[in-house]
Amino acid sequence: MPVTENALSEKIFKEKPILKKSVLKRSFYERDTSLVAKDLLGKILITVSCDADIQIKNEFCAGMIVEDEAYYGLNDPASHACNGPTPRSNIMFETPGITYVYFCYGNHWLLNAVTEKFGIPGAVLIRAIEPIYGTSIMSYRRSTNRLENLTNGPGKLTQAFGIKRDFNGRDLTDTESPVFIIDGSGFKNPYLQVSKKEIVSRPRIGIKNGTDKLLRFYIKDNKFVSKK
DNA sequence: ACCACGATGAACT
DNA sequence: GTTCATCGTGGTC
Repeated sequence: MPVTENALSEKIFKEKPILKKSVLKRSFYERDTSLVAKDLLGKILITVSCDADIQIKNEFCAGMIVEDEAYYGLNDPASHACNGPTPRSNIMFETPGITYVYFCYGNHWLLNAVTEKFGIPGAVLIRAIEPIYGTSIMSYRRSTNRLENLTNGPGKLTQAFGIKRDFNGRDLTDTESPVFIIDGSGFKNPYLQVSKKEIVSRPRIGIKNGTDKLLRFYIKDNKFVSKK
């Protein structure tokens, strides 16, 4: 199934009222982190580039979230908040619905959505996305034309979507934000309707501790999931 | 001040 | 399957 750079895309960018109606509200994020993680599958992430360089200013990228992981606080040994707040993990205790973007392995920026009530740490790591719009920009940023290789990993998708340090602490519930998430159902995109999301739950990956619980979620059989 | 390591990805064999 | 580049963070001294 080819990517749908189609009428949906035009609506996303030109019909601001629809955008504002479709954007996920703060109450969506102010819940148990695993519930938020499961409900984020099938939702649409949108970024607006603010790259200082080159010709990709004010360009949109959009894609469907197909894989993510839940991270909690004190009782979660894999969480950055497991020892309480630090300069880095402070933001996990903050207002739900904002981003937590951090630098990993010396190369990569990873995108999280902050969850739970203010003061309770929690975040959902966005691990994989299925591109919907902006693939030429994604290809440019990723230095590859292979569609399946653009956004099938947490570090890959941030590179493709232009998410870096300055995307930390941004409001995902604001359509004027450089990054926000909408419920795509309002766009009546047949392609998205086809993906009746069957959610698979597995242990989180890439961590040593905290693999006992099933906190990784992905859409069954979606080819953009980072690893089966 | 020091240092081990990581919510990864790419390039290998 | 393997190795390794890369550097911010946080724990320890």
